[in-house]
Amino acid sequence: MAAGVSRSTVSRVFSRPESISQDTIRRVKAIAEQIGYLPNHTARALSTGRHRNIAVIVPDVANPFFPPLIAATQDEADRHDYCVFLGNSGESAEREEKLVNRLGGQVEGLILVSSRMSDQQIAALAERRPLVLVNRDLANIPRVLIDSAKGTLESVEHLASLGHDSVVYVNGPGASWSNRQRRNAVRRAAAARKIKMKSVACQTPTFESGRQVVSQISASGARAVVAFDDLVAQGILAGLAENSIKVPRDISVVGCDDVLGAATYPALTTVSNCSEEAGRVACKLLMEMLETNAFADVRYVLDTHLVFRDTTGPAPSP
Amino acid sequence: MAAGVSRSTVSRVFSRPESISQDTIRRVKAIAEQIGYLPNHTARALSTGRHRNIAVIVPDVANPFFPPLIAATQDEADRHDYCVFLGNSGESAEREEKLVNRLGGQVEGLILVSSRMSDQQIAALAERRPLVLVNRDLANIPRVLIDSAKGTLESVEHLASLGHDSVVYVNGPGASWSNRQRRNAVRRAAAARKIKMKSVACQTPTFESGRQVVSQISASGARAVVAFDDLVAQGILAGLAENSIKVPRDISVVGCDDVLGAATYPALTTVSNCSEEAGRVACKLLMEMLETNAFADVRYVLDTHLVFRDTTGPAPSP
DNA sequence: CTGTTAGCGCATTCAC
DNA sequence: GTGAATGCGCTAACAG
Repeated sequence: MAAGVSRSTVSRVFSRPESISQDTIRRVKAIAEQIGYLPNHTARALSTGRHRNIAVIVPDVANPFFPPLIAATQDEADRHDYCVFLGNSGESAEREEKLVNRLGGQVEGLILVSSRMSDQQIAALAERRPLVLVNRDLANIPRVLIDSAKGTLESVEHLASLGHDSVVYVNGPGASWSNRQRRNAVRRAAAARKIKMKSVACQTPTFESGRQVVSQISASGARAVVAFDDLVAQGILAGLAENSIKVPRDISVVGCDDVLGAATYPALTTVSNCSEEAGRVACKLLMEMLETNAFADVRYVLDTHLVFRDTTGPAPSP
Repeated sequence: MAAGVSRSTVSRVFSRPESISQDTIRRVKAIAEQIGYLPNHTARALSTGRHRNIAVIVPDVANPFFPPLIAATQDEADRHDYCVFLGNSGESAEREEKLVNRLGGQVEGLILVSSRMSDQQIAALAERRPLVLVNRDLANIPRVLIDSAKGTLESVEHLASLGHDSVVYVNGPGASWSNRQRRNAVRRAAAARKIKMKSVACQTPTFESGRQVVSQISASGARAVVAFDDLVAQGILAGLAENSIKVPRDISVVGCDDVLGAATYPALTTVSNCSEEAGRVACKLLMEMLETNAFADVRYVLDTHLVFRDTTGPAPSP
């Protein structure tokens, strides 16, 4: 062409330079630079079937649990020269499926974080293309799990050792694996320590939901509450403050995910998170799958622990 | 083909159904469903040159200012059946440019949020493809600006009215338009109220940077500080607390962006933000550009105001 | 090492 | 309204 070479040579210069003489490479690259030639990504993808794109789908970008995870997958993908689509399902399985379909055609693999889709939907998806799950435990699909059970267990034991004889668990989304895991952990720990456990619902894991659930908590007469996550816990703290209920004097509160740092008042006792590491590991797994074409059944578990701060205290005398 | 029709007919059914008889449409769609046929996005993009993808590039996904903005652009893009790539530049102009290049080939437009690239780089980019800027004021390029100047002005006036006669501004990133805007606002307001103004540097807008800048603040003898953003302010609060300096008794602190709500202690006085609206507007502008092929020179300004909370108080007597 | 040929899956002329 | 032919820009298999 312009450089006195054929298309294929140009193509090879940009895709498999090792099979081309140094001299031609230089010549072609020089001309390319000069006329501003850039390989067309779309045409290449059509021809090879490889896009070097992945998609990360989360329930709510604005939930502080996810951004570090997203940033970590981004970094990791970048390192492998992959681009990443972001999908925000808004906690809806329906929107999540729509996103997966829309995105499916232009990605080589997907990372589903805290997916709200059904096991069947996910399994079907995994048949079609490389898939890594975060915080969703499905056999035969590579998954990264943040084991908040351990930290949650510790929090109940901590409360028990402070003299509490009952605890309320404030649920997160019903379809959430993390929520089931945490609720079960509370249940088990409560049973082991022979303390009572109640559980109240709370639609979406937000500050506002937490604030609104306070009336139910007060009504239950509970003196210790374990919240689905920090956002809910923060809302609960606010609601409690509005009702002049002092924490931890009148009631103890534990969150989960440690996304707020020590920024609440009182500083929230919570369960550590490792969303960043989860994102990195998930992306690494996916990259490996794409490079080796192997579909290993990995189940990668990340541990958590209780972070002591100032919202838990001795059970008030009755 | 399978439905007893040609490729072209199938193609038309999915792209320009108005030129096809109702009957064939039904037949083709039925068969398509049955054999799980889906138009290949890549081939279509190659043929038409349209991807229905956009890219949003931010300096730091994990900075709580951006997620609501990202979510809003997502929503808006979704509504128009566009997919969105997310780019995380890590506050680096170099990485940002790399992302733009990598992404450039598969998107129809870009949204650059708080871009760290030079005016020249951005202008060159805007020549090549539809581009919308957020928090960057470049003539002839559609842009959405959050006018934190107004709120920042109010915060200095608020401090002055509390009797403060000097203020320290803690800078954000040097390349940041928002930082220049805020610093200038502080300077102007300080001059107008005839109070002294100093300014200290702070590499990246993070909690840690804020904590570390406290020694400089103390050394300056200041009794009022306006921080680049809430994260920095939060770090400052932490650093102050470590040094047993009471807020607002000994020193007043104002943040910017209101990303922490009332979650700090004491609750942070700050400047309201509208990142969500900014994201939505930016995406709408971009969608309009893509649909009409017109490159209007819009300069959309969103206003801010001071949010009074508990970190500002009367100037201590000397 | 490099040129030639064919085809990725679709949209788009142009006929019918 | 519908079918046949051509090209989007690139990679892959096959020659030389």
